[in-house]
Amino acid sequence: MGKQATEMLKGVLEGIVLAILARRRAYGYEITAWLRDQGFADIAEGTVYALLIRIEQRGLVDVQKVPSEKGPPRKVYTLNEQGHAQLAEFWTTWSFLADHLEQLRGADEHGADEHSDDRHSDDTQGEKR
Amino acid sequence: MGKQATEMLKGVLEGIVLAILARRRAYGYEITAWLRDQGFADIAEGTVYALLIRIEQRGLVDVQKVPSEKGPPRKVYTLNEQGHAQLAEFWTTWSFLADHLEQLRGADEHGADEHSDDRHSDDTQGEKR
DNA sequence: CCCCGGTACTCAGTCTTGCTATCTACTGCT
DNA sequence: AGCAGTAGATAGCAAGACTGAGTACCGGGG
Repeated sequence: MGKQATEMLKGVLEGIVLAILARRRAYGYEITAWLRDQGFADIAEGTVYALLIRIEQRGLVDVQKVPSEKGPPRKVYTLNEQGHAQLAEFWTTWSFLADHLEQLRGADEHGADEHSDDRHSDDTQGEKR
Repeated sequence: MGKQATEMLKGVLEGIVLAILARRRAYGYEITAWLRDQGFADIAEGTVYALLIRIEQRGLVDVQKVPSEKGPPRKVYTLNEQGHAQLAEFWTTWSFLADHLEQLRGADEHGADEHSDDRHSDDTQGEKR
C-alpha cells in the first residue's frame, strides 16, 4: 500500500488501538507487532508509541510498568471507562463514514465509465484575473 | 459529531470527492452543498476548494471554466484516467481498513470484558514513573 | 571484551490535510 | 446602495503520522 494509507490512518489508528485494548491490555511493542502481523506493514514504531502517549495523556487508559525479562520495562496499557466511551464514539463516527462510503461505492461501480459528451465548448476563455 | 470526525476525514475526504466525481462531473460549490446534504455538516467550504485544487495539481481531474448565470464562473471538474486509478487505489485501501475494523468491532462486542489472564501476574506493582 | 541483534520506549523535526477566517467577484432583490 | 446568495481563492494554524536517531537492557559470536 502506498502513502494513501498514511493519511487515511489519521484518526482511524487511534480507534484501532482502542479496540485492541478493549479486548485485553497490552504494551506498545506488542501492539506494533500485532499490527504488522495483520498487514499494517507500513505503520512506524514511533507512531504507535506516540499515539499511546497521547491517549494516556487524555486519560483514556491506565498504565502500569511491568519489568520485562529481556529489555527495558514494558508500559502496559488498560482501557478505562473514559477509553470505552471514546471507543464507542469512534464506532459511531466510523459507522457514519462507512455507510456513506459504501453508498458511494455502489453508485460508482455500475457506472464508472460513461462518457456523456455534452460539453458545450464555450469555456474557451481560460482567463484567470 | 465532534472533532473526532475531523481527523478521520483526513485522506477519506479525498476519496469521497473522487467517488462523487466518478459519478458525474461537478464544481466545488455543488460538491460542498451535496456533502452538507448528506450529513457531513461540519465540512468547511474552504476545505473542499483546497482539496479540489490539490487533486487538480496532481493531475487527477480535468477542469473547465463554465460561466454561471448567477455568480462567478464555475470550475467544473471531471475525473480523468489517473483519477479513476487513484479512486481504485482508494477503494483498495478503504476495504483493507474496513475489513480489519469490522473484525475488531466484532471481537469487541462479544467480549469487551473478559480477562484472559495469561500474563503471569507479576505486574501487580502499579508503579507509574 | 565488545559489538551486534532483539526487545522496549522516547523524541525532535517534517509533511499532509482539514479548519478558521478573510477576501474577491458577480447577480438580483429590496 | 446595501445585502444575501452563488462561486472560488488563500494565509495561517492544529493534529496526526512518518523519519531517523537515541536510550536502555539482555544474550551470544567474533
